[in-house]
Amino acid sequence: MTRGPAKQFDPDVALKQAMKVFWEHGYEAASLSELLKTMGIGKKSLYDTFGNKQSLFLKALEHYAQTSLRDMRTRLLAPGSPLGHLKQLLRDWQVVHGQPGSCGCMLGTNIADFNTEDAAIAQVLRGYLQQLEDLLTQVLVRAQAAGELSAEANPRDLARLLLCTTQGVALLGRVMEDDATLAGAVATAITLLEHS
Amino acid sequence: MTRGPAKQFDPDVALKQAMKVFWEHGYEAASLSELLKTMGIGKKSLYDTFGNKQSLFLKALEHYAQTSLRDMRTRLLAPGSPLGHLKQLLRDWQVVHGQPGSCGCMLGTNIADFNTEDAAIAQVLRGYLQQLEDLLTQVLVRAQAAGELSAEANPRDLARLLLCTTQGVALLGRVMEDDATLAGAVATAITLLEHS
DNA sequence: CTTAATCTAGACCGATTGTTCAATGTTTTG
DNA sequence: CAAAACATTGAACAATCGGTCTAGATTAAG
Repeated sequence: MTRGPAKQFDPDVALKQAMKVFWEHGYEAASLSELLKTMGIGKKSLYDTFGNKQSLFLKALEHYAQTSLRDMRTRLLAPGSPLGHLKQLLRDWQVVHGQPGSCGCMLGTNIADFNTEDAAIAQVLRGYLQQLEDLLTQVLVRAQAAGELSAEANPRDLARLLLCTTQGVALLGRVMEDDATLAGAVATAITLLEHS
Repeated sequence: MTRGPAKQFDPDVALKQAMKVFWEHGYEAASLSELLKTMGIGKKSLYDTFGNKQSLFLKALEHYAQTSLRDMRTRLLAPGSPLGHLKQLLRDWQVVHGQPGSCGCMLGTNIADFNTEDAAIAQVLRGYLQQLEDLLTQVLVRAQAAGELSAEANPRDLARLLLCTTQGVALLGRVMEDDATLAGAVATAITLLEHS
């Protein structure tokens, strides 16, 4: 059926490497040369396999978002206390993004590049953020049903606050050198959650 | 003393125009050609007056940060209810960054470009964010002294939460098309403040 | 073995990046 | 007026950008 030699590289591995570069530098600042160096492939291979830079970015973004969302979904919707899962996720989020060399959230990092310029990519980013908001809402609804949250609380709006806060935490983690700011913010958010 | 003709442009006006471009596109994506077009001056004039692109950016960033901080300080430390001022600022912040075409906060927008690459600029960004955190802390201390905040509340950590949340709101405002997410987040933050 | 298909490496493309510089003009001082 | 000191314009710089294409190597099918 197919003739000729097989690829000398694993496209999935190369895509993950590309994701790292886009994650660290953002779309615009991620140059072809650095992508190629990190992915360990030649230019022709990249264009034959992934199209062009933008479609490579979209594939990398999709991989990042779906992996992240799946992991979060698994953790947050696991058996046990919904609020407990959420609190642990927030704590871990702070630890990860408080480390030196943290790259933030790939969604947030790339928002700046695509507000007006490329509507298609903005649409994709928006979709993933929406899924994250929905997931957080779902967990808070469960927590409310379990009596861990007061009946007056608004799960949807609370989720929106958490969405904005976590994005802010990830963003500031890129530039803050000590993690006191992030730690304080997340600790306070958790405390407020416990009293809602 | 000085000989020769005066500048045919106002450096302050040109700087404000440059600030707009950096604000909208971020440092990397702001090209010289667009800067020149928006500023309405020639290349030589830019380099003679502002040095190079990076020092122009630093001047624009300084102008943005000091103007913003001064305005916020004026509003938040005005006579009257500290908590009331803060709540109004949050509401206005949401309205501004929820509008279509919003550029977010210039500090947050440019964080992605300078985490590892240019330590000097990261330092400047960090400094301004710290000043903002300090200002928010100061207001919350006043609110606590005025009995508008419970004695158990931690003004510093509460300010850190607000810092992260507002940065997240400004960031998401760049990509969200309806303002329901931002409005919900800010409304919830205000409600939580009232019960702290 | 021949042949067709697919791979990789790297030269090459025009466009654009940030930056510099020479040429020219303009205004103010002596 | 003459000349020094400023300004402006626009050409040209090397480097890099994303993207294309040719040349040669390698492999599988017939």
